[in-house]
Amino acid sequence: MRGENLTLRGMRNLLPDEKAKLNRIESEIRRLFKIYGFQEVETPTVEPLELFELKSGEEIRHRMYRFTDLGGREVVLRPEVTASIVKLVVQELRSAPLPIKIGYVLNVFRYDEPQYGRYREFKQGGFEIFGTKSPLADAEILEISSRLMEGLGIKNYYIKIGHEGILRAALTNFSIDENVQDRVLGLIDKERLGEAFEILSSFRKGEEAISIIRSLREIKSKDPDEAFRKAGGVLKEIPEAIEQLENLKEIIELAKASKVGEFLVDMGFARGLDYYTGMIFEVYVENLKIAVNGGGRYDKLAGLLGWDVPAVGCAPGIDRLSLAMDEKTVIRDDLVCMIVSMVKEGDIIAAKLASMLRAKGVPTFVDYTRRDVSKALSYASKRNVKYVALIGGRETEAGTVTLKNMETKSQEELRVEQAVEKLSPYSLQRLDTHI
RNA sequence: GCCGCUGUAGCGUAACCAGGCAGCGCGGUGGCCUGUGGAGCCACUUGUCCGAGUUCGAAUCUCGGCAGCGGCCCCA
Repeated sequence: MRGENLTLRGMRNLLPDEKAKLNRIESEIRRLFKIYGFQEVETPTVEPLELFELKSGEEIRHRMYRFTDLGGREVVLRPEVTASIVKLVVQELRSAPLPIKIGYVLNVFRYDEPQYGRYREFKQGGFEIFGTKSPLADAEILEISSRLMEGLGIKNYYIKIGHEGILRAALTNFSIDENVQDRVLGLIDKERLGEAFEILSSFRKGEEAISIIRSLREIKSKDPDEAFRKAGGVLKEIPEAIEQLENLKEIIELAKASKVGEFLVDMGFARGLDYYTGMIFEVYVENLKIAVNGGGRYDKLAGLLGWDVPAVGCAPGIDRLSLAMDEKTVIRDDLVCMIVSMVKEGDIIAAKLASMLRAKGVPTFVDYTRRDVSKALSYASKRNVKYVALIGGRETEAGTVTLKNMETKSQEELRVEQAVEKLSPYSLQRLDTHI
């Protein structure tokens, strides 16, 4: 048994540099939880199969990690988090004051073929707002998505936005029921228009529906006003669809007022999850062909689980944001001080100094090896240590330490208390107050 | 699920096309050099992804598997 096949396909070991970057993204998401009033929760990794059979969509359903547990239950590793969050809200938060704002940062599992930016286990953040149909909530989700990109230093992003309510209202107008809508919208999402239209054409008013869908699909614009003008023309005979169109227009106006970044309005846009009922969006970065964040409004999902409460939310992909992010924006958590005791008698001073520095919150590392000074310095250099405290025979007698600045290569002999004083500005607590 | 490219020490690579002793760099460990040579020197460390085939002989050619990367589909 050697190491080679012990990591499963699509799974990853996250090494220190990559993990630091992911942590940076997670803290940005958690910062937004606080700023926007979301409360973070955690749901089970393993869930009953039924939970995702409800409305997750065919695509996700057959890519689930699914098995029978020892108790004979059909279970899955969660392929997405929204259904679990809805279950949590419905089961546990019925008496909470509305709106309920819930956040999470959790791993999910999908048995896809691994490729660029796609793994079988990955991590999503999430923002979900329950209990309001107000377009202000939709706009807030877009605003958060925008602030997240900016907070991570990602500049060239745009938000592809559409509205399942418009498409559904149009289909409903031609007497096409909801199950068929799910299938047709799923096919449209996959660009399998032939199959979608074939299904529609078996309905009495199918040809009219196809013609409307065709026209809507052609409306794609970075100028929202233009998109609305065209869509208004296409849908003028269908008041219910116009109503949905107005909703999207209002959301975008509110989002613009909150300085949300560039939009690409796409009237034919549909998403693979069946539960969306209104505004839907995905966030893209120039030069990166995959979505880094996606979400939308799902007003009927909670109802299926027993509490009819509207909702809107989004799920940024932590790993994909990492791909879009500049390495330089990550602050490496380097060691501040390495203590090298060169003689046994120095160990007492080393232990004392280490303890005092750590009590101040200064990241400190004691070299246990009693190796050559030059080897110790070499190690310190590779670990990006800022200061090395050397304690040899001289220092032990004088009760001092030699503190060497690794960047400037200068050094000075200080009493232990002075050394602690000098390094205390590097305290982690202090750094936190600056962030 | 389908398609393409790739697989040589812990990592990065050479030799592969045109079959003939697997080499180099980095790292790691130990040692030497009187406490700062963040170095150097010496030694050690470790490999042709797995399996079959062709051949006197395979890292090299063929087939299959697995894996990595990427593409389709879909998404985060």
